[in-house]
Amino acid sequence: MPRTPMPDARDRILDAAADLFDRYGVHAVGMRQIIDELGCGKQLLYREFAGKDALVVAYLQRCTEDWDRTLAGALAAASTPEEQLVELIRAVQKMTPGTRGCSLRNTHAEFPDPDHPAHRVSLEHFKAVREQLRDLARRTSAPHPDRLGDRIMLIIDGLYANGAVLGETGAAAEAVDFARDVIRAETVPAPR
Amino acid sequence: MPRTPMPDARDRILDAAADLFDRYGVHAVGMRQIIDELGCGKQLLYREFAGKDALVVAYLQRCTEDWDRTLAGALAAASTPEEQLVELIRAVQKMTPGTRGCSLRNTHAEFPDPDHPAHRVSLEHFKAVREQLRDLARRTSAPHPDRLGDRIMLIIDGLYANGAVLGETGAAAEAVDFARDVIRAETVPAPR
DNA sequence: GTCTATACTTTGATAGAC
DNA sequence: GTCTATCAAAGTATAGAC
Repeated sequence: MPRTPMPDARDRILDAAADLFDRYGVHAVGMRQIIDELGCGKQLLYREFAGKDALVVAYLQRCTEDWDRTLAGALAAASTPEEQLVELIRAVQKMTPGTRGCSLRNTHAEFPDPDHPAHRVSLEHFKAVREQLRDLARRTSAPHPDRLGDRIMLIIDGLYANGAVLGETGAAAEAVDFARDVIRAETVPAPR
Repeated sequence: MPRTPMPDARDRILDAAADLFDRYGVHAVGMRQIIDELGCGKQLLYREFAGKDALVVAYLQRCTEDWDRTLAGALAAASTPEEQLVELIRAVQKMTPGTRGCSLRNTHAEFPDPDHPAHRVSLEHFKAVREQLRDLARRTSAPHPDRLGDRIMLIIDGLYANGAVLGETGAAAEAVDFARDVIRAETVPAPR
């Protein structure tokens, strides 16, 4: 084994950890497993992360960044806020099948203790998402944008759960049409 | 004092196990913990259940029975299928805050191996729920009942997830109104 | 000095024996 | 119920390769 200088050790560790956490859950994955997957030494991991809790928190932060990228992608994929909401649903729908659902939601459920940092980080994420969706809904012509934002959030939460369990042939199949109908019903048609 | 045969031993064990599994998750709870909670001997547990897997399967079956009772309660609480769907949403909404979400969904995520009995039992449950909701939707005047059933399922899945994380002040707050609007939009108004 | 690899400690898991 | 066997977890320490 040649000695590899690794400036990106942290990222490589997080790559391996995230993959295993996503597939099996945090509690089901041991540090040993992550190290074996990496092919690196134990010391390196414990030098980058104080312990498993720190690793989990970093994993969750990475997940929130992934979400922010998904949101940004949806914003870039359409020009009107109505279509941007639809694009967001489409993006979530595309990535749920074959997964265990939302990583943040699953990890939140794995750490029910409200004092645990993993619980707090994921909770803050979901509060932030709710605000993001309400903000986006406020840019539509909806007379009750908060209501629209909340309804979209409910669809997204349902999409993660349903798509993971039942796959692309489940109830999640037509979530995009569902969201479109909801947005149409909640917004004022543009004058022409 | 004659030793009572305790015919309800199985139920008492399941009571204790279900409470702990619901609060902390299956992987996070040890057999020892369940035994301590029961205050009874270990051999009793292992006489009723072959091992933890068997206990988890029984727990999931109990959860599906709980769901069937919830559904039956909703059917009994209203006279039209449209209102019965709304009652179902209301029932789910009432029980999600303060929990870790849907027990079946959470346990499903804890056992990603498709060959594991816990995975199979929960998967069958969700397939059955989809059919139950479609069946109920077929009794409404909806021209596309399968679509209505699937949309209701998406709302229910979202409700479990969102209500557990954000509580009764989250996006789940007005799920009942949401469902009512969806049902109204999907059904043909009754002639009068 | 930086990395890998292994040995070790403590703790807690399932499960069986008595 | 207690006691024990077996195993794996988190984390620490250390030995050795470059």
